[in-house]
Amino acid sequence: MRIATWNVNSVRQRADHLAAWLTEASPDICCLQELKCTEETFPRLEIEALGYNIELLGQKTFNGVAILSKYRIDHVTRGLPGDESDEQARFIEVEISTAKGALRVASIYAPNGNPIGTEKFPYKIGFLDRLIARAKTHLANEENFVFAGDYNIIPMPEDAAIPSQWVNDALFQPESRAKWRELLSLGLTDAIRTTTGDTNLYTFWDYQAGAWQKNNGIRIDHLLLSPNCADKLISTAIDKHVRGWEKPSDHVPVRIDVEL
DNA sequence: ATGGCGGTGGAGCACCGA
Repeated sequence: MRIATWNVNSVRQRADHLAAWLTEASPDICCLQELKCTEETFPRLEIEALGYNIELLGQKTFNGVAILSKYRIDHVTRGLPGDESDEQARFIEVEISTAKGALRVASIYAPNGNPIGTEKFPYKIGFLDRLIARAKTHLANEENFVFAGDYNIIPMPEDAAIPSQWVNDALFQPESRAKWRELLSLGLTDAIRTTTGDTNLYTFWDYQAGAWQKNNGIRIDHLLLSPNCADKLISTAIDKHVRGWEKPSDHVPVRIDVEL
């Protein structure tokens, strides 16, 4: 089974890219972030025509997450539990049935958190705490799960081309990175890091200042695997070439193959 | 780099992202 995540930065602007990439990579499950649209304006027909079932949590203008699945979707959780006042569309989780049992997949768009010193940063940390709580629940239930998405965390200095550029940024704050380590300490596996020793692996390049041309990127889109899923991991890939397409998203797809 | 680009809403330019 192939599972992917991609922050598309407006699914309507990126509908053609999405269709082209789904056709070439053919993921069984694809998590999308930053839809920047509601259910009503989501390009549902084009994606359904490629053989996908779709569940999404939309929002006008900002955020928005979706999961596309070639498998039937048995159950959906919209919104990350733990804060009734959170109205931002940043989390959706589905349950599907595979030949080897049930699998949960979440599409996550963690808050950016900038600028530090505003309410945005504690919102980011609070969101990550709620994500940790959900992972704990799933682990206690011995669920197979994949938490995929834009975490807005640069885990380590080697995950940035120029780490010094990020020291005052929410993505690279010690508190943000500590939440990442907390997720790993629960027993989750960073799919990319566990399958390669390469360090110049990035998933985001800013639109500004020629970041793409200089390969000045950061790795912030991640797939975290439960222990039972990590045991079945076969391979991983970052589809970097998509960043070179005409009018691209600033993020590229990341994908894994698991024996499920 | 104090935000250089790109998307949204809505018809200016403010707000957001990372």
